[in-house]
Formats: sequence, structure tokens, C-alpha cells
Amino acid sequence: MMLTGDIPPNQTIYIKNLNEKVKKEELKRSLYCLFSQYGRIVDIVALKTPKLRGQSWVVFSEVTSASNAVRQMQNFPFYDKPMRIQYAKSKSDCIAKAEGTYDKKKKQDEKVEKRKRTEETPPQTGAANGSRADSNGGGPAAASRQGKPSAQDVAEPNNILFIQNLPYETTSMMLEVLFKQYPGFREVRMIEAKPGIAFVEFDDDVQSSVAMQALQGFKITPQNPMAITYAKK
DNA sequence: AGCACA
Repeated sequence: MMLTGDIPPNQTIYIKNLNEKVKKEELKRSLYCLFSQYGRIVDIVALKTPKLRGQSWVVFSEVTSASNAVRQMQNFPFYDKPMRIQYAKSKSDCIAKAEGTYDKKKKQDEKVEKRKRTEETPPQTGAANGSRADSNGGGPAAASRQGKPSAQDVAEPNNILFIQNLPYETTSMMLEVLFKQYPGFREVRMIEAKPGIAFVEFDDDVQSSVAMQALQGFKITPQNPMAITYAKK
């Protein structure tokens, strides 16, 4: 527990331990791909200043989306580093602006205050460091019914995707054509006895996530928008 | 490790 510290829920998540070598624009794009499965993303903030590199803020339109993202993407390996995710400590400016509660003057005052504090504070020593409990067993819960999963029960990330709502005449070759345009593609598996579904495997979770995002809702026929989720483990 | 909005 307590993965999020004592920070109260916020529709913005704060991500740290990001790979600092990734360029800002690419980082934002990848974060967008990865997190849009949890809900509508309003904004993504990433700065490469010395103080702020390796961190990002992803702003959702709903707090529940942020909550699911915090739990389910915790420690997700992203550019070879496990993401550490918390709720943001404060409301994002874009939200405050939308709510009409954004106060530019107050904002500047806060900035001045911060500056003072960091200049006064002598370097700290010998803090107790918490033990890292890597949570893997957090119940991913609930699965796939028909169609798209609600933001509440997105399965745990997996390098294997589960595709539903395919037209019966779909062949694995057709799916291969679609999915092999995304890096890390391995194979398509279909089950003769079960038309309408398929499994598509990628090298890793990141690559499968990108393909899912890209092909979500893709229509092989007008009646058959693909419903893609992570396969259950 | 690091909580911003250029």
C-alpha cells in the first residue's frame, strides 16, 4: 500500500524515473499512447530542465482515469525503466483555467516563495529510505466482456493483445498485415473453434500498447470495430 | 531524487 504516498487523488498523475534520454516530443507521444487507454487526456507536461527532466505530468479529464493509471501502470517498464507514478501534488494550470479558478498573480507569488525556500534550505543528510515493495499482485480484476472495456477495468499490461469483435471471415493473415506494421510484432494466433477473436503477440508491453492504441476500434467491416484489450495473464 | 504549466 501507500504507493502514492499521502497525496490525495488528482486528475493529474506525476510520473518519475522516466528515461532522460528520450526526447521531449517523443516522450509525450509515447505517454499519450500508453495512458489514453485509461481515459481522455487533456494535457501532458514534460520539461527537460535540470530540475524537471525524467518527470512528466499527464492530465486526465477524470480523476478515476488517473486512479486506474496510478495503480495499473505502476512500475511499468517504459524505455527500460520502471515508471513511478503518483498523483500530482497540485491542480494543473489547464484545469484551473478551465474551471475559471486560475489566478496568475497568486501563481507568481508561489513561485517566489519556492525559490526562497530552496535557497535557504541547507542540504539534507541521512534520510531514512523506504523499502520498495514492488507490487505485482494488485488484482487486475475483471475482464473483458464484449466491446470496449470501461476505463474501470483495463487489464494489466501484457505483451499479448486480445482482439474481439472480428468478423467471422477474418484470417490470421489479414490481422498480420494490420499488426505487423508496429514494431515488436511477433505473431497472430486464432482458434478455429472460436471465430471472432484472436491473440496478437509482441516482444513487450510497450510495443503491444502502441499497437493497441493505434488499432483500437479499427473496422475490418463497418459493423466490426476491433475491441482490443491486454490478454489476461 | 527531482511536483510544472515557456
